[in-house]
Amino acid sequence: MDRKTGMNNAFCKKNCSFLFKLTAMFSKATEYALRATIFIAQKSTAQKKLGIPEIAKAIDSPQSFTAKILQTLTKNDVISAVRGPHGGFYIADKAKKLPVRAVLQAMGEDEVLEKCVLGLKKCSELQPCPMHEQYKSIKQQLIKLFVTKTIAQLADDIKDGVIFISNKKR
Amino acid sequence: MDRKTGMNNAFCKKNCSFLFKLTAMFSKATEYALRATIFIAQKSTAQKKLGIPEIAKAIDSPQSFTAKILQTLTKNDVISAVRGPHGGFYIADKAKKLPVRAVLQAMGEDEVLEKCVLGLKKCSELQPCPMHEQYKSIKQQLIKLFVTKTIAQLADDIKDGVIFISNKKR
DNA sequence: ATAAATAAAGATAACTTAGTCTTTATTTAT
DNA sequence: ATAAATAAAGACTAAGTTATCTTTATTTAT
Repeated sequence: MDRKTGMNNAFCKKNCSFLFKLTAMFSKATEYALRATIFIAQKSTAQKKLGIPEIAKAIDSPQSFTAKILQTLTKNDVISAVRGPHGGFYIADKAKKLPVRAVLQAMGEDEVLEKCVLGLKKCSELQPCPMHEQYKSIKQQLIKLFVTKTIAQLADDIKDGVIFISNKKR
Repeated sequence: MDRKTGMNNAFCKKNCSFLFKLTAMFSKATEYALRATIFIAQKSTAQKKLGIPEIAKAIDSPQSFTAKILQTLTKNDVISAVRGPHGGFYIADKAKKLPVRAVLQAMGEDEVLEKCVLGLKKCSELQPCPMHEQYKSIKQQLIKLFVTKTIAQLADDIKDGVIFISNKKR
C-alpha cells in the first residue's frame, strides 16, 4: 500500500482489470534482442558459433520467437549467421564495437529514448510539455548510456563474474 | 541514416515489418491519463466541472477511450466525477497535491520506473544485469521526478504560458 | 414526477505484439 | 551427389492493447 496515495496494485488489478499491465521500457522482442546479442558477444567467435536452442535457453526466451529476432539482428548486421552443419550465430569483432543503441535501432525501437513522456508528438524546446524541462536531463543521460556503452563492454562485464543475464535461478 | 551503424528506420521498416513499432515510455492509456489529469487540474474546480468531450478534445485523445481512462482515475481517487446535468470531472485540492506517480499507479503502470532495462525479473544489486550499474542512477532520477513533482505543479506550469499539452497545432 | 444530461458499465471490434509451427533454402561433411 | 544440420521465410495462432458503441444508473432542473 502506498503511503501517499493509499493505492496498491492489488486494488487496481481488481478494479481496473480491463487495462492492467506492467510494461517495461522496451518490447519483449527488444529485451530478447539485447540479451541475445550480449550472450552471443560473450560466448561466440567466428569459429565457435551458437545455435538457436542454445541461445534461447541461455537467455530464457521462447525459441521460435528468438529465431525471428535473431533473423532481424542478422539482417541489420548486428550479428552474423551461417546456415548448415556447424552453422549458427556469432558476432564479428567490428560489430562488437557497436553501441548498444545499434540493437535498439535494428529492432526499430530506438526512438523510445527520445520520446516525450506524455506522448506529445510536437513536444520540444520551443513547445515543451509540462514534464519536458525536468525530464530533459534524464533523457540525455539515457541516450548517452546507450550510445557510449558498446556491446563488447556489456559482454565483458559478464565475463568478470557477478553480472548475469538470465531469468533462471543459479 | 545513422553514422555509426549505417542503419535507418526506413531500412528497418522495409525489412522487419513484422515487428516494427515505436513504443514510448508508457502505454497510450497512461499517456492520456497523465494529460487528462493535468488538464483537469488546470481548468476545473468543484464548481466548474469538465465533460468528456471537452477533455478529449483538449488533450487530443479518442473520446470513448478517454471515458474509460477517466473512470479508472476516478475509481482510484485521482480525479472526481459527478453524474447528471452540470456534472463532469474535477480534481479536489487534496488530489492536486498528489505526486504525478499517483497517476501511474492508478493506471497500474508505475512499476515501469523500477524495471530492469533488459527485462530480467531478478535483476538487483545482488544479481545485476550488465546495464544495471549505469542505469541505476538514471532510474533513481526518474523515480524522484515522478514522486516529487505534483499534479498541481504541472498544471501551474501550463498556466504560466509557454508549456502546452495537446498534439494540435496552435 | 418527468425529461434531459451526464458518467458508469459492459460487450465487442480492430489492431498490435508475442509466440508457434511448417516449409524452404543453404551449407557442410561424407 | 547425397544426407544431415542448420538458419530463413512464411503462414498461422494467441494474447494484449486500443478503441468504439450501446445500455444503464445517477443527478439536476423543471
